[in-house]
Amino acid sequence: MVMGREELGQRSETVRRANLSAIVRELHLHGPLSRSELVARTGLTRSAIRALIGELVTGELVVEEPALRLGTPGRPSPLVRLATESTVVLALEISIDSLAVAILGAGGVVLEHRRVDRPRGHSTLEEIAADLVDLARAARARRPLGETPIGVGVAVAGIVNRSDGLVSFAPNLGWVDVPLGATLTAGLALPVPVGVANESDLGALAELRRGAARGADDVLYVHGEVGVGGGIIVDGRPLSGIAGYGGEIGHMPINPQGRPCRCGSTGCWETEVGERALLARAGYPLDGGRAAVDAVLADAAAGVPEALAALQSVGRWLGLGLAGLVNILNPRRVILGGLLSRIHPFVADLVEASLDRHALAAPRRLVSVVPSTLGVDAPLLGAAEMAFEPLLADPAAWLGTRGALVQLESA
Amino acid sequence: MVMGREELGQRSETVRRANLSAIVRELHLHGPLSRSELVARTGLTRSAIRALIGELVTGELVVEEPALRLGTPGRPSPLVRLATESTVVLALEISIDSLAVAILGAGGVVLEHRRVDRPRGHSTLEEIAADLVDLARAARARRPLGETPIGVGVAVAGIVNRSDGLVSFAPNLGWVDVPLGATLTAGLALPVPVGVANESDLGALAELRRGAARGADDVLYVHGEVGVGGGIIVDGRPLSGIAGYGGEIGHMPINPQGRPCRCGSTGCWETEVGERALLARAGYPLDGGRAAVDAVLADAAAGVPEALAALQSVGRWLGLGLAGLVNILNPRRVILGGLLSRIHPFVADLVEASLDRHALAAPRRLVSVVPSTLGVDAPLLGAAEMAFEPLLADPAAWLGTRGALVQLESA
DNA sequence: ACCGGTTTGTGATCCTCTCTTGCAAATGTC
DNA sequence: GACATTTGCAAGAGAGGATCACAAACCGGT
Repeated sequence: MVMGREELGQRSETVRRANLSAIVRELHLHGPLSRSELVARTGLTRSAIRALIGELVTGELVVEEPALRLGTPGRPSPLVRLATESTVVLALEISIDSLAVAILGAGGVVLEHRRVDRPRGHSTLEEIAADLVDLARAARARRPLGETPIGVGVAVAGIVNRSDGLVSFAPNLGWVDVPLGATLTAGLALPVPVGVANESDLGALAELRRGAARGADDVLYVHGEVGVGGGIIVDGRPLSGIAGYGGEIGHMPINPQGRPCRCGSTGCWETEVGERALLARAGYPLDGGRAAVDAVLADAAAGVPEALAALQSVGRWLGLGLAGLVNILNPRRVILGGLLSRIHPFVADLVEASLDRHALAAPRRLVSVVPSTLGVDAPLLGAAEMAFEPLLADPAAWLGTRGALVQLESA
Repeated sequence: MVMGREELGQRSETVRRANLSAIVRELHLHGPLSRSELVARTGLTRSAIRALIGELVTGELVVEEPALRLGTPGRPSPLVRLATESTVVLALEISIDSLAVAILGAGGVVLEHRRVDRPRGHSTLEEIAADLVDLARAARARRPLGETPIGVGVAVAGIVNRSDGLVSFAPNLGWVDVPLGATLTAGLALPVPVGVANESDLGALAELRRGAARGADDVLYVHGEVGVGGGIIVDGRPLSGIAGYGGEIGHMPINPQGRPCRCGSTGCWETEVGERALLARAGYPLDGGRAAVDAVLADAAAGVPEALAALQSVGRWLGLGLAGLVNILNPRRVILGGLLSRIHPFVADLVEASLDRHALAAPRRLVSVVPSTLGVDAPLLGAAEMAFEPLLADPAAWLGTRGALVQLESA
């Protein structure tokens, strides 16, 4: 994600880039807009918008369509739309239970999507990478010949260094210091950068742009399966930390009397609110996987006391940990994803009560806890958003290259 | 702190403002620079720098001085310096044991400074505000007649809403929902905004700009006295949260079997690493204050077992909590301030060992824990930095007004 | 003391980009 | 069908930085 500190010296060209970026970003986030709506949203003049749109149109990033009839007086304003079909990204996901691939067009339109189950347990980098490359090839085969994505985003259930795509630790896969980014770059053989990031960080990004966190600037996304990860949005920007390792809220110590964690520590949050904690308390085998979780939830819906008690325990620990995070981050919204979104209906009241008790009054009043709206695909969609980011940040850099690509194709 | 999202539409004027801001900010952070150094740092051309400096000089924000002899070949470049003596801010601090006032000139030069002891315990808003107003008046009396600060910053040991300066909760003072900002604005009767923020948040800002966190973009500042507060810097920007309540790390739950906290919750971090925890374990009265803390540290230096054991306990809990925060935030540096900087020599090894055990390997490798270099004055200096921020963000806005002020004075 | 090399300030001119302004085009309403 | 409203369009103005040629100030060596 190219979101570094802006260079100090600004030139007039900077203004043009920033304005192009603003237009493309608005179209990406809000869908097609009329020229006049763009004028209103950006604050630019009609003339400026006209010139900028013109440039984007000749650069084939954007198309203009006849205005739709609105029934309002005045001359109708043509609709500006991103060239969804010709500007695409490739998104990949390595989750605990599945692998997924998607191709999305500008504006966030899903053009291809496939998710395949994966047996739990350890896998080698080579196996996973080969499967992902196959999935990507198959997805691309269903698209027009010669289509090349402008970027690739990969979500992985593990701790990732964003700068080099090295997976430092992924207990679900049994990975330590595995060069996922480099391997996928070689395997995909695409002439574009491959960005790798943590699934929770990307889930947060997706929920921010397309899901339950829309419109909020300060967000905490909590993704729970066996492990618990977090994606933190501060002031509209992802908190990645110094190397992209930020957001590992599953490993904040919360119970010194607790169980050992896969990370080597003891009493981490995920040992109390992760899948294994739920299954253990409900009397199911720890490695029961999704089937066992489904059973617990079904039991709870049917009123089985053990299942309800297990959910209540998870709910209490969930609320306790969220209280701490709310105190630390003062977010507007907390989004529960993965397993946590499924148990949310059962534990919502407990969580709220726990926040009342354990969070400071001031930040507590301002926060709301809601389940994910994107569900299992949140990290995959976030990977796509990450891949779009360079385009959104500086569309001007793409105006030249696309012409070159078109020339190459026609030659 | 005016650091919101930039407006979408950019104009050419924006460029000029940004460039003026870059120059003033560089001068504020790095001290006087030659024109040619400014050219190198900003990437602007000599001509652009010349024009911008010229504008700042006529606006009396900056002065040019003859170049210093460097012994290097080439024409010497005149030194550009902020008009320290004529561009000042007023900084105030309400700490648990003291009140403080300072007047700082642009560039961070301390022109006036006074700290007075304050008896611990509850005080009314009126008492504190009156004392601060008196301190400010006395400090201003020692400055040239007619000098008016361009801003006022207030650091307070409590949870503050930044937008209105309402102190939501300050257990040290016995305050709940106290309108500190409005009262000080009225009491000081200055025609400039009064910004109020949490002392830890401001301590972090000061350490970032002038202290141990210099050069780091991701920082956690932990300020411990009776309470424990935190200031978080993400990507070079303070994490304030939706209303400025962020950073309350003292109230993250860490020990469900722990003691009740002043906030109403139980087992908060500050109940294990705050002053009372240290005193209780060392066998000193809980309300012994600074004298008792001094005694514990003296005992420890002399090898008294109880004191050493107390410090070790605090060190272990400190390391445990820091491990969680390192996992969440992935900072480059952790700065220990207040009481924690004093105990750091005694617990450094324990803290490092605790991080090794409880923090994830990847973020743990990248972080270093160091004591504050600004000491007790960090929050006060941070308040000054906050008051300078509008000037740094948009110096152009001051170029007009200063002329007006000068006219007023000469009339 | 002088001369060349180097670095920097200065001023004129050009280029880029947005804003302003006047006008034409397209729609709805009376 | 006249009128108001909204929008697109085109030309000119204004702002601001980049470029370039030249002068000024310093160093070092002869």
